[in-house]
Amino acid sequence: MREILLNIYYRLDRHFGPRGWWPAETPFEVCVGAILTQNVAWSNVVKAINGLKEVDLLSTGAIYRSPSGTIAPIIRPTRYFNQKTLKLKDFCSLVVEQYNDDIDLLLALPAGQLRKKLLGVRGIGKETADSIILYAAGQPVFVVDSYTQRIFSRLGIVSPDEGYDRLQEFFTRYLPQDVQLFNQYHALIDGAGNRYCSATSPRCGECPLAGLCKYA
DNA sequence: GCCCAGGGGGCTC
DNA sequence: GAGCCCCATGGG
Repeated sequence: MREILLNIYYRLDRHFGPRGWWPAETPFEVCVGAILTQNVAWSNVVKAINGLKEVDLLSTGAIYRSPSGTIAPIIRPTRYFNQKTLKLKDFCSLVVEQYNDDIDLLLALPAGQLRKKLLGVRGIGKETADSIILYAAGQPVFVVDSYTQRIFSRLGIVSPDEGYDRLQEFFTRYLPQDVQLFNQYHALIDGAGNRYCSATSPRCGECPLAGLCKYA
């Protein structure tokens, strides 16, 4: 199975090249992006993050102190902006109140402890927590998303109704625990999911995995 | 005008 | 623990 998963990785890697994830200037910006990208296209997140930068609100302290009425209009392009405003403020509260406003202290926790802390924040679920651990903290956890589920079930490798935890265990069991590998693999899955393996109108003819895929 | 995109929480049973 | 609703913009 390890060879199969690495074969898929190499096919995608040759096709897409280095994806350079996560596109962010700081670990905190990764965290903000991970929350704002929930159920929305990344292009909308860019607008919101740029908007926060323009008014100098892209910091834990600033978001912590700013009223929701200031934040919400700026992140409006990311949809669910009222809920996401609360999510950002709750995350920043954790950093400010429990880690002396030093996000590096939080991100330095061992992955298991960090995950529990993050999952305790309203609005941070498994995928968002694992994205933060991998892309902001630089610790090797495999990030699962809906594309992972769709692509690998269409490949016939996992069951279509496999849950998050079981999918994560699967990749963790068979792949080397390597931050760079996990980083690029998730980014490649996203690329394939976005461009070729959509739910409603897949473009299997152009997909680099078509030769391996029962669905194609 | 219609469809849907890198989720998560809360509720019900 | 599965199923369902809520949230509520922008681009194709």
